[in-house]
Amino acid sequence: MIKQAEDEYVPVELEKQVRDFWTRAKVYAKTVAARSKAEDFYFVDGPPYTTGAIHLGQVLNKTIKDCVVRWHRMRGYNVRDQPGYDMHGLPIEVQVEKTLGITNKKEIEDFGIEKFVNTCRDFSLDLLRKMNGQFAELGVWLDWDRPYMTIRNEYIEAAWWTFKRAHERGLLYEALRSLQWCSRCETALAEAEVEYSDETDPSIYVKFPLTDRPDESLLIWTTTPWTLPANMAIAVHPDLTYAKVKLTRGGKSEHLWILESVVPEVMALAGLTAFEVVERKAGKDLVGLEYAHPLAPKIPFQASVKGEWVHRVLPSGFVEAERTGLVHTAPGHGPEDFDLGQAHGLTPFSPVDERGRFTAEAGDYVGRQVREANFLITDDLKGFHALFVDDDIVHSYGHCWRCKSPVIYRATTQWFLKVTDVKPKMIEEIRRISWFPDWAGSARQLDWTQNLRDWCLSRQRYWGIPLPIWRCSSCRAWTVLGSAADLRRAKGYVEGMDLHRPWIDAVVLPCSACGGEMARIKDILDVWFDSGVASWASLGYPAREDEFKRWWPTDWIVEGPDQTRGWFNSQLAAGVVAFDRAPYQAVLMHGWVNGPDGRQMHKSLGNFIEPRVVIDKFGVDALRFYVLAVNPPWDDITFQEEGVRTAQRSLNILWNVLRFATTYMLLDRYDPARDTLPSLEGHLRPEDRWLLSRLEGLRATVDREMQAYQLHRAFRAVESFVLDDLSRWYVKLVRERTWVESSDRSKTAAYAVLFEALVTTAALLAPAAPYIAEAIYQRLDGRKLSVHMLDWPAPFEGRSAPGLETSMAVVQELVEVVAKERQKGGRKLRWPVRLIALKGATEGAARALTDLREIFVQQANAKEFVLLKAHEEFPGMALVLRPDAGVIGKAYRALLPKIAMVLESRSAEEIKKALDKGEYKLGIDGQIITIEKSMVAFGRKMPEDVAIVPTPHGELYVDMRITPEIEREGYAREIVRRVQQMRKEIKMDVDDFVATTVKAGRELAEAVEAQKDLIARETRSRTLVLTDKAVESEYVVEWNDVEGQTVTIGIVPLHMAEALREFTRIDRVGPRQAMALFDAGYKGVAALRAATRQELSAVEGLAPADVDRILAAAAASAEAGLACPVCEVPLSPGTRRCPRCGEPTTTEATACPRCGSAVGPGADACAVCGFVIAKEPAHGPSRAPCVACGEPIPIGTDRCPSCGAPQAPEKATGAPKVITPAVAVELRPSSTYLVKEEHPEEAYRLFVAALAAGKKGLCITRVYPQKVREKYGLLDLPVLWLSNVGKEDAVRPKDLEKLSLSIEQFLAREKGIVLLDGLEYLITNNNFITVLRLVQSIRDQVAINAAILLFSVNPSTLDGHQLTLLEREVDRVISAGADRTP
RNA sequence: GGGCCCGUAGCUUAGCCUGGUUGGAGCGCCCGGCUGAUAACCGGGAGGUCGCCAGUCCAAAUCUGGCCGGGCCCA
Repeated sequence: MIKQAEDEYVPVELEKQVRDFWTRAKVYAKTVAARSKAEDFYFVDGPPYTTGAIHLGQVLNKTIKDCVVRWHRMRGYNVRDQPGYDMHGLPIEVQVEKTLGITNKKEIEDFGIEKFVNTCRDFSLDLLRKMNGQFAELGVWLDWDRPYMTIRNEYIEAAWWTFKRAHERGLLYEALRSLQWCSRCETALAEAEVEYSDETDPSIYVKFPLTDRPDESLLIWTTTPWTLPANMAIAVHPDLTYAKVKLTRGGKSEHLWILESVVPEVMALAGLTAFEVVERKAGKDLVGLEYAHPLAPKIPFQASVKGEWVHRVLPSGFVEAERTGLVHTAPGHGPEDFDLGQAHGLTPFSPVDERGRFTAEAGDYVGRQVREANFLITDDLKGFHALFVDDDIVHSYGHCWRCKSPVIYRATTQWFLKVTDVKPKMIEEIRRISWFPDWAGSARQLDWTQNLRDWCLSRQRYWGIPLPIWRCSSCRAWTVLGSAADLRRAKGYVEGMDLHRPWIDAVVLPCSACGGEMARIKDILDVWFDSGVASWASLGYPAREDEFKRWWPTDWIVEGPDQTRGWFNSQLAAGVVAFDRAPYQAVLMHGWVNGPDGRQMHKSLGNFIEPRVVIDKFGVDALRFYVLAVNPPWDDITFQEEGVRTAQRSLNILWNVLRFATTYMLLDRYDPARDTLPSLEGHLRPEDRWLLSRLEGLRATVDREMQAYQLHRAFRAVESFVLDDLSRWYVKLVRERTWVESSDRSKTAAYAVLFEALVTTAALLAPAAPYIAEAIYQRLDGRKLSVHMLDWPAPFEGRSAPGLETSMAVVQELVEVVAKERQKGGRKLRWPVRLIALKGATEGAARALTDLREIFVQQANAKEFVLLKAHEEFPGMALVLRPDAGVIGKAYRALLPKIAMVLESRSAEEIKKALDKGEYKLGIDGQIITIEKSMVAFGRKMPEDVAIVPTPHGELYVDMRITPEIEREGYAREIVRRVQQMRKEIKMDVDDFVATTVKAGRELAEAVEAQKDLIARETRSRTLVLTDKAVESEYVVEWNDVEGQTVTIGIVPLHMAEALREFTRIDRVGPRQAMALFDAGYKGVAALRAATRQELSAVEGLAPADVDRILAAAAASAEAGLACPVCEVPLSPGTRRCPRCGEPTTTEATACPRCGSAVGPGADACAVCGFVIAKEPAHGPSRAPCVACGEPIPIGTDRCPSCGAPQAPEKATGAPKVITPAVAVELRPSSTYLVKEEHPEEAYRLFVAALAAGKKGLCITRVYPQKVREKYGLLDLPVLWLSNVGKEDAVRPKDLEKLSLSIEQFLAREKGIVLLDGLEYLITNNNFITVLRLVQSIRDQVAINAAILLFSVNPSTLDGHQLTLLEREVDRVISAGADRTP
């Protein structure tokens, strides 16, 4: 069932309409249900963290997900599409803390953990709701009503179960380790939670004096002076060579030990030139040397600590040959230091508390924040003469992933997962899985995994999955629980209780070892563990085994590159721990969406783009299409708004094709169910077969690319099919066919092809741009409830025609060559060329031009085309005549020069024709001269207007000489074009008729006379009158640009279309009968109802049988058809439930004012005729609804072009009232004035007067601003200067947007008066329509803001037609001179 | 320092795997055309050291090595 496509693609409105339809008809649920019996496909949404607002990266993420999920559905899979949210963890806690004004854990405990956790839950749920809405708006079809949430008990139990699995496999242990710690969040952090960014830190070189050797010191380097209080040893590489450097400063000398290779570098840093290497030793020979801790006087611990290796030089293979080659070792503040310390029995001294402050063990530094203490320590070192170099360094330093505080290393006791044990299996799994692109796995994920250490799972926080470990308070035995069921016998457990802290903390287990009481240890799980279990936790495993068996493992996941260390990793580890395999089969890794400058988007960088803003401008489809097509999915996108605009433009072209198709299909009542392609097989023309072949290729391409997740290639292919094949070629080729009046199988075949192409395109586009795809499908087919329920277009080899495609490509290339030659030769396409020839064509080209000759001739607009053999002459060669001086001279003597001149100036063809019959006569000096055959010779030469172009297909001749016939046709087409434009300007229906009057000069008039039929047919003129008097018509335009001549055209719309359409809807009433009825005075079916049989029988050309049918149909039409209020499909009367969407129908329907069909409540447009039923006029104030039929018509039209009703004077602003300035003009607020004057004097006078009366003014002019200010004594006057000079206050004539914006800002702010002097200049430099549009928009702003606008225009610089259009847009026209009136 | 990705016109990019006519598009710019899908659209033109340097080869944007620049991740 074809429906008219709206005449403009307005994405935001269209998408709303589609979204409403999806909601009303419950399309998503039905689409899912339709595949419920199909093969399962398990997709898991990588849970985004609940932050509340989505960014463009998530737009890309969810778009890819949605695209692939929709595609799989169309391919016939039952896709599990549950979205999920990561809701635990620090991000929420940090946000809640900020909201509550809390800064540390003590304050949380004071506030109450219960209240705190409850707030976290509310927070995360609220954010989830917000994000759900935003994702849904992107057209993402996931199961938004049932997302998995990491905070549910079921989910927590799945995590517990997994944790217990780890325990059972012996992969869990508790240990003291030096770990990254956030002192703001007061918790340990895992590797994946540390973000690196640049930080400025001290870079100091410190001397550690050797105890047994006076004047000798070890020199170390550090960027963390605060770790020096915990220094326990110094490491050297045993195999590197160290040097003792002797320095002399201020008369004193000392010795420093450093790596030999860095001596010059380090000495330079200290600014020393006087130094000398006095001794060299291998690192291993330094081992065991003892030093005195330089800060020992400040730190009692350091003064008293004892041990075999304390304050001694240690060997370590990890020491690198850089800086000083001696490494300060603090086992309490670094993982490598810790390991080294363990090996040598050093205490991991870590005198820093949870909040990053020195403890009492740090002696004098107690209570200081460690990073703040850096300066103090440096100063102290200086005081002890231990500071060698004091410098700064900018380096990348770890920060807490959420609160961004710099992390520190602290030695604490934590729970670990022994990843190192399962690492080989993880690597094996990475190799087994399919990665897109391949390197995401084979290189990136592998690299990450190879470098993994054991995973610290415990966190000292509140909002997360509690660690299911209970420990006995007396015997220290501990146990791990795998489910809530294990708690049944515990004290304080209540069935169904919330498993979060603090409630779970109160649950106490009896100790099976000693009978004491076991309490849960207070830690919670790292949130990455939450995400790791998603693939089975979201299935409800282990509680629901059947679901797990049915779906697991995941078929496909997609996330960004950050998930290499995040979700890809956590799932892999958890999966291997729990099931000895990765939980996913295939992974697509997508890229980042960066800002327009190529850098990551940051609010602080000013390159942040809100998805909302882009969507409001271009719509969801354009944004989705852009992110999918601009790059391969795995490349980073440099986001360019321009790209989205271009995507929208492409979709708009697709929409235009749809509009073209539906317009004519509706006029011809094309029924796709009846007129199918197979039934029209015999009527297909070459171009039809060509398009079907291209379509076939497209299907294959899209399918192939989608399979490889080359989404960009898939959708680029769709785009180029739409633009190049469908719009730029096929539509051009079939235009003439669709314009055929009568019913014609070939025309119907074109419709069937268009239908096939558009429906297929909609299906192929559906995964990427779901809204427009749906809209297209609904307007064309709609046999299924939704385009998303269609099966993925299957390849249909039978339609492939490679030979034809090759031939068509030849034709396209040659048409292009001809067009190029036309351009060079200054021949418009509208003017036919006389002859085109292809000489020495290749075999392929000859075949192409034989098979597709008509297409070539038509598209090249040639009168004739010939193929020439390589040796054949171009037939358009001009005949040239050479007078034979000898023969002529003999006969006419002295007259010879004159005769020769005359002969050469005349047409050689004419002379030859005459001579062939006998002789040719001419008169010279009163004598009749007879020319005989013997007096002249004829030759041939290439005429000037013939272009010769070598092409790969042969030599192409384009004969652009103008013959009288071509001239007549060219002129006729010029007239046709202008009538068409006029019809359009007054918004006539395409199928309506006009009465046309033309006044033209002799030459043009002759052409019109000769081509009268053509003109009348093309313009649907029932009458075409040539006149030499003034043209009086409803709409008259004087055109003075017709090849330098002037033509006046008048048209009168006959307003027949509506009635003819209604009449021909009656069975067996054709255009002829319909016309007869109209001529007899019946203007619609309503009028027929009132007619008697007798009256109708009197209508000429109607048979009695016709009369019967007409009467019956008129009577039946009173009962308008019903449409389903939900999915808008037409219903037969009495239907209680819609057969298409299955929703109950309601009776509350209104009748469409145009076609009378029922329109459901809430529907914006009539389902049958497409008539827009909007509360406000759908278009800007340049159009207003007709008083009778409601059709939006141009303001100023005095009769409605649709229904013909005259418009009431107050409605129709009509012809603007013309005021002559003899009387004082009073400028009214909210009004726009056009001042017609030779020089802009009156306009300035009015403007200045308004300023004098207290109005604020803005002057826009071509005149140099200072001149204007001086002339009128308005030195403060704001002036916008229209100029090509690039100055700040100058507006370039092409910067209309900038100009418009400036004016709008002024109007909104000041509500004053604007003078625009220089419209002509804007028009010269722009497309007129663009300027007109600007005028309209400013005028509307004026109206809204109660401001005033003056345009000063010199009428003689515009053509009359432009002036008329301008005049229509204003409230009043002020005519300053008596030169012209509209 | 290590791993990976990227570098092609003013901007966004295709082509690179599998070497082979003259390196394609889109946007922007300049010039033209079209006129019942047209406030739309179409064409033409200008614009390229294919990051740089070597190597392999008859032949390199493409393969190899090195370097430079940008990004991500890790140290």
